[in-house]
Amino acid sequence: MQEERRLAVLRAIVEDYVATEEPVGSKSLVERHGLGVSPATVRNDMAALEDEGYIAQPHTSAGRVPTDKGYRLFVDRLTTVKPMSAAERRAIASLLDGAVDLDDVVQRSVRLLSQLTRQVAIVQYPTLSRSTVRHVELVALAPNRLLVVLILSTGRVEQRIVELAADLDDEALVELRAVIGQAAIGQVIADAVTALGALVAEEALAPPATLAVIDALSEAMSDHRSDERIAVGGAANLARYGDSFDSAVRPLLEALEEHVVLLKLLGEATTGEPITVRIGHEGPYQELASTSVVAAGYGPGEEAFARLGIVGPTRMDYPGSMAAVRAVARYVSRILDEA
Amino acid sequence: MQEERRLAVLRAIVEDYVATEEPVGSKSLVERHGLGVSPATVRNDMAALEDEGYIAQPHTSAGRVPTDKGYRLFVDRLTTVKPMSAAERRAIASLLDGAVDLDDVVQRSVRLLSQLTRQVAIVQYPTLSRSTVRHVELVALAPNRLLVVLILSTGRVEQRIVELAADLDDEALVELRAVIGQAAIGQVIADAVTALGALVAEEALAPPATLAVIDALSEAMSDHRSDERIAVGGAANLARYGDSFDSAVRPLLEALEEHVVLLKLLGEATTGEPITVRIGHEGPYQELASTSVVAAGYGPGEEAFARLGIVGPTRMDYPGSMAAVRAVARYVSRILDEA
DNA sequence: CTTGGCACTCCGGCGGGGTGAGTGCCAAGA
DNA sequence: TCTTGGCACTCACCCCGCCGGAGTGCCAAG
Repeated sequence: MQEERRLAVLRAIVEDYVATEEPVGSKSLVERHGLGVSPATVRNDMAALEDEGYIAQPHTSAGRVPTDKGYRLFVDRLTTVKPMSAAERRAIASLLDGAVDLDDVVQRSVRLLSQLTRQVAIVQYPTLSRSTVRHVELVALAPNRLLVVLILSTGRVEQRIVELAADLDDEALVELRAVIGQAAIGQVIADAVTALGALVAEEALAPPATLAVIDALSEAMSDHRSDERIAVGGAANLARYGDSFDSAVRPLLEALEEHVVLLKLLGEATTGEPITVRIGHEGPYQELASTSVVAAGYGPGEEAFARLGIVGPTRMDYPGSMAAVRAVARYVSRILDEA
Repeated sequence: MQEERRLAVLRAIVEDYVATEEPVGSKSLVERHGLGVSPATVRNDMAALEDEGYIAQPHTSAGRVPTDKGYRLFVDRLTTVKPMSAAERRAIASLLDGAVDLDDVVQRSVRLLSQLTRQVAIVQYPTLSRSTVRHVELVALAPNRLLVVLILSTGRVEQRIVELAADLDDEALVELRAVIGQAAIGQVIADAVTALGALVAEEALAPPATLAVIDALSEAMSDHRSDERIAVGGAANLARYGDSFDSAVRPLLEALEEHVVLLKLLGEATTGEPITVRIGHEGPYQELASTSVVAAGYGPGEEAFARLGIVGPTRMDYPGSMAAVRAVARYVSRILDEA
């Protein structure tokens, strides 16, 4: 009974604080939200909530502000992720459907996410490791120079230029292409790498020229850079923070350059929880203690190949952000399904 | 005589202001720089400089600050772009030499530039329009599905997936590849597009399946998105601005999202001036009136295919920035030459 | 043309009183 | 036992006036 009202008070505090960015007091609370009790009652509840650590006051005789623990309770128990409106879904669909290739999908997703949430958006490129080799193309740029193009099931294309020790004639090129294709196409990345390695071991290939090609391919496949590729957008939204420049904007700006940090923030791709929220100090970086992350995995089928999400101040619109992240993750997954 | 000293005073003011970020007064000027005259003399010079519009005071009884016009004079007549130190050049060379492909070159250049200048760096991807077609590859993903890969002389690779109305057998595919290659390879983009158009007109190709392929190729070649691709880095340096958040950081953050704006800031690629400096209001956007741009063209050979540069507050280290921009532009050009 | 002297201006920091939002506590009412 | 109105209290914040200091412009002398 009282317990229930207390939660209502917490919710009201969170909502008001997010909206106004100012500590919220008992009086304005009862005015704004139609809780049918007096300020004094609310004050008692607030004292209790403060004892339990859900809210805090910046200084005596100021209103209350949610703590990280308070936000946590809010998202865990007081939030229902409301579905996007039909109009919003149409907008998402139409924007993403226009994409021409994987790069474009990722770019558009970032823009979309940052616009929907008015926060900084992060989208990880689909991970290489689980995708399969769709095609390998060898193009002779010169007799001793080869362009190696690797096409993956996710639509990603990697290319490398290889300098050969000796010239390679057309015939040899055709054969090389066939042998490599035989070994790699259709395989999961990891298997393809071992299969190519085996080719070299068997000496099924004429060594001098081809070793370099296999090397380049293997390197392209296991290139860690690819796993770590990330698109970031909406940094302009940082300008809206206004206050809390030092506590939030500065460290976040620095983090945005460090893609490794961003990847860690997004967390690991799991099929479990559909959506992850990390609030303030819960994250691994204490410089980012006043920011939160809302992220979700995406990928074709049921698997989560990669992650996307947003970063913002702990004082953010969690229900809205969660809805947006979930919606975009779903649509991107669908598009990857079709491709 | 006096004229000379006045310029020395202006230079000193610019240097001090850039270093301290504070209006500079006559006394501290003579202390810091060894001009052999008294503060009073300097004051007279400053009054003259102010009359001519090179410096201004934020309010009475404050020190002087350079105006845009003052900075302009400074870079035009008082600056010699000092060459980078040998160590710096080695660092640049070693960082850029490790690049594996065009994308990587651009990414590394951005990071390098932002680190060298501690400003926001911008690198435009080499423009499509002047490059030539090196190779066209058609890959059958399914009987009615084709992956079209376009490889350009700059090392850029564009790919499109094409859905065909009718199935295409291997033989037809080989022929199609040959015909297209014949028409396009070695041509400048623009010529290739018209040549492909001619193919369609001549009906030299079996229509139904192949029209879509030609379309996709033409589209990929004239894709404006490619011309507008840009890499941005060093946004974290914005955090150092500290003051002047509203006047400089906010609009710049917003501009960073608008790649079209950034392109316009970089200016057009010309072979003339090796390096361009645009100071404050000289630029096309009045929101960016308190920022300056230092840019240069780069590209293989003598031609400037694209541009790169940095954006920062008008109060920036112009000689240093110009040196860094010039050095990076040169090294990138050299690398593109080799590729 | 340069220089020292001098009066003037005005930003910025400091201290003090008033205001108001908000609180905690208490005693009375449901 | 919970709710409610009343009441005294506490600070953050704002406004104001006061100063010190840096910097200036002007002038007369060298």
